[in-house]
Formats: sequence, structure tokens, C-alpha cells
Amino acid sequence: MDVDDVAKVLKDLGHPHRLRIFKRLTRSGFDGLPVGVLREDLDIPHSSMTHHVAALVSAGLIEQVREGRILRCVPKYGRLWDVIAFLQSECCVEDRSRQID
Amino acid sequence: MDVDDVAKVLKDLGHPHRLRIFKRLTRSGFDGLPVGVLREDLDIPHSSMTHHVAALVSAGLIEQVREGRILRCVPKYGRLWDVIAFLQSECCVEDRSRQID
DNA sequence: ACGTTATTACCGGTAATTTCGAAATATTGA
DNA sequence: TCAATATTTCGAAATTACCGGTAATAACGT
Repeated sequence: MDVDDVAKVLKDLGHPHRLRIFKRLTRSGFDGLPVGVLREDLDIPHSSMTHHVAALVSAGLIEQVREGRILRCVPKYGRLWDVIAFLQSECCVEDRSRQID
Repeated sequence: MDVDDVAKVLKDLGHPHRLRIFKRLTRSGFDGLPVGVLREDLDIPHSSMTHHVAALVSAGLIEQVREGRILRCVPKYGRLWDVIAFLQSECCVEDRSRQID
């Protein structure tokens, strides 16, 4: 991941609704949850929800799988791990001799 | 840090210029760098730079200390660590029995 | 006081985001 | 095919973000 990719993920995750959606999804497990459940849990109107979910999809943080008439949102843990790895390796002191503990 | 705090930090860091600024600062060490150096390194116009620096300050990611006529930007590593800690603890599977590896 | 350097404040224009009701689409079960 | 359910698209307003030129401020050296 390069700087621009990471910036995009951070931006898309950097919204209270979207962070809550992603948190709820990740905690729920590897199967994810339907849009409707998220919507009800977090009390976000239908159309707003769609936009936020779409943003998370475009950031690669979740994917959607259709099952009949419900669309399940599945969290992509690896995407977050990649971002965290970037931050840990690129946003720390370069000169380790001066690193605190 | 609660969800809203984290969302704000992510949002403010989620811009190519600002992520590059923060990366440059953190890598440079605990003393940080003057605005002018960042500006020249990253080739961002004066006034735009001010906006981005202000955003990072408001997110608590950096602080500025005046030294004569130059203003040094100092990265606040702890702020990023807090965000990473939040993501690692709140955006992972709750049921560890199903955690992969 | 004056010129120089470093940085910010102000401003206006443009673009993007957020919001959400209402209508539309897709899918299923009967 | 019809009604019910799940989700998205459309549309439109309000808000916020972004950008960068120019003017203002702050601090220094002489």
C-alpha cells in the first residue's frame, strides 16, 4: 500500500458512522452482518446507510455478498491490518538509536 | 479515546498531503521540523500548508512550538499509538475462539 | 525604525460530502 | 402474478473541505 491508498482508507474510515459500522462488523465475526441489521443497530436511515457502506466498500474495508434479498457486509480485516502496518513502519522514528524504550 | 475521537483523527490524517506531512515529521524524529522545511520538501503552497498543519494540530497529531520566527511542528507519536490501539482492540473479532491463527 | 524572513489570516471560488425522503429495483414466498 | 421485504438510486439542500493568491502578523538582524 502506498501513501495515497492509506490516506483513502483513513479518510473513509474517518467518519463516526462508518467507524461504528466497521467496528460493529469486525466484532461480529468473519461472516459479517446484513445491511439491515447494521441499519437498525446504529439507527441510520436507509439511504444514508447505503452511502456509508459504499464508502467502506470503495476503501476495500468491507465487501458485500448477496444472499437472496439480503446483502451481507463482510469485514476485510486484512485491509485494516495493512493500514496499521503502514502506520507502524512509516510513521515512527527512523533512527532507532533515539527510539524511546 | 472514544469512537468519535478516533474518527476525527482518522479523518484528519486521511488526506495525502497530511499523511505525508505526518510521515515526514514522525520519521524526522522527536524534534520535528519547521513548517518551511515541510513546505519545501513536499512542495505545498504556503496557505494550503497552513490549513493542513492546522488540521493535524486540531486532531492532536502534532503540536507547534515557536522558536524565534520559525514554528517547529512536533509529532505526537502517542496520539497515533492510541488510535492504533483502539483499532486493534475494537475492530477485531470479539470471539477469540474463532480468530484465525 | 526598517527590511527580511517565516508563517498565518482572510477571502472567494469550486468541489465534495452528508443527509434523508421518496421512488425505484431486486428478491422471495404464496 | 401479487404482496412483502431488503436495499439502492434519485434528487436536492445544507454543510464542509479544499485550494491558493494576497494581505497581514510576528520575529529577527542591523
